[in-house]
Amino acid sequence: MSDAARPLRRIEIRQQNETLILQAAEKIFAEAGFGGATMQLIADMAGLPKANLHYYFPTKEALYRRVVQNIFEIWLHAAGSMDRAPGPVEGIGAYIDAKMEISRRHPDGSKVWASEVMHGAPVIQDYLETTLRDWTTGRAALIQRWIDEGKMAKVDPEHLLYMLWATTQHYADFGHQIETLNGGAPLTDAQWRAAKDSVKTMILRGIGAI
Amino acid sequence: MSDAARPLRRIEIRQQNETLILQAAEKIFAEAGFGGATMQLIADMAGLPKANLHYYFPTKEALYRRVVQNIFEIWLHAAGSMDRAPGPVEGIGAYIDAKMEISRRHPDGSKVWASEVMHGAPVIQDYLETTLRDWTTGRAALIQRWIDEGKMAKVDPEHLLYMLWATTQHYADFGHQIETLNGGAPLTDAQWRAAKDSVKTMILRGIGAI
DNA sequence: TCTTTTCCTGACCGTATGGTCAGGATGAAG
DNA sequence: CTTCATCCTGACCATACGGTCAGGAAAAGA
Repeated sequence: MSDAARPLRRIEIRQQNETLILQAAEKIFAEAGFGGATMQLIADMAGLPKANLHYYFPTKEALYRRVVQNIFEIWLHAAGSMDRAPGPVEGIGAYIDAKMEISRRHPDGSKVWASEVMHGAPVIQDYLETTLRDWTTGRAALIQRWIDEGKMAKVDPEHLLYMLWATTQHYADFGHQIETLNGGAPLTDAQWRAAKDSVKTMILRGIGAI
Repeated sequence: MSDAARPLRRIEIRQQNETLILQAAEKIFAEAGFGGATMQLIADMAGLPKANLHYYFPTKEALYRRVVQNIFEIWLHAAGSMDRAPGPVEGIGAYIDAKMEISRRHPDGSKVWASEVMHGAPVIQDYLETTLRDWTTGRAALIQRWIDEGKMAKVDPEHLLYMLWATTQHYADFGHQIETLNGGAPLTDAQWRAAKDSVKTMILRGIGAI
């Protein structure tokens, strides 16, 4: 009980509250969209007064921007799983694993990202044009190398990447639809494993890697 | 010129204005989301005074509901292309063609649909539980039949359907991202053909149909 | 022509929202 | 203990939004 009563240090306070706000914001933005989300809703979910949100984040846009940036970073981090692989089976397999795991662990983040892109990427357009474009070019070259080495069938690398993004993110973005078709229940551990296996098998066979 | 000046009949007026409003609404809802869209924006895009919108559609929700229903009907209509096919190559091939065409011709509708589902389907939950579930069950059975007949590999029919939806709709919902990665230009006719071919080839090979 | 029905719209209203601010509370520094 | 910087928040404000309504315009019907 001494631990709960101990006064927080400045840096702890700041970090704790920012995290609290960002988590609440991610959820509310995912559920209601940018326009439908209100600072009051986010404040209530974070358990803080609304004015306190404006102390840490000057505007709703600034808060939203931070949420989107956080997601993009998670996304980028997982993107590394494709490198350091001898071939498509390991590389693309690991990438599918990583992205499916994100869909499961951060469905709200995925939805905010999808929403942002669908609305024309008003906030992260510069990221799309720099970081994402560079990443895509690099991985397309990697896939092309695998094709040249005869490790997989001749496919268009960019469309393969789109298929990877679409298929894996679908389990987060359309999770509600999947849940409804699953009898209203969220996927169980076993079902998630089956989903991952299905996606991996179909895609790896689809690109002639197995 | 007599045609333009001819006074419109009642029914014509009603139909013309409803269409005008629904088209504008689809675009605005797709661009801004339900919460971000305003009746004023829709009215401006339709070229009508705001009060006129409320004459035809009592509330913003009612208008939105009609937009979503329209999309669902287009979607259902295309869904028939999978039937009347002797096997997966023709059936799933035709379905991919149809869905890619919808992504190209009705990207706004696709976005509104995606947004609706992402936010928990507040408006079309009943459709998901009835029409969509029935449709899914039926097509899953069809796919299972093809598997039993040895026309394709043993895959989970539901996850195959998810992959079909995800991959084809991605070209509409994430069209802005694709456009950005395409150097800022929309896909050309040839690029759309290449996309369709890539998707069809990868999926049909992925399910062992070719 | 006269009446009825439908269509149209400027002006208006109550509410909710993003954002502000003054002043108090609390931890850090000396 | 005193001073300072940071943290906190209830009350407030201007704006924008969804929706209403009275009354005029125009088509349909008789």
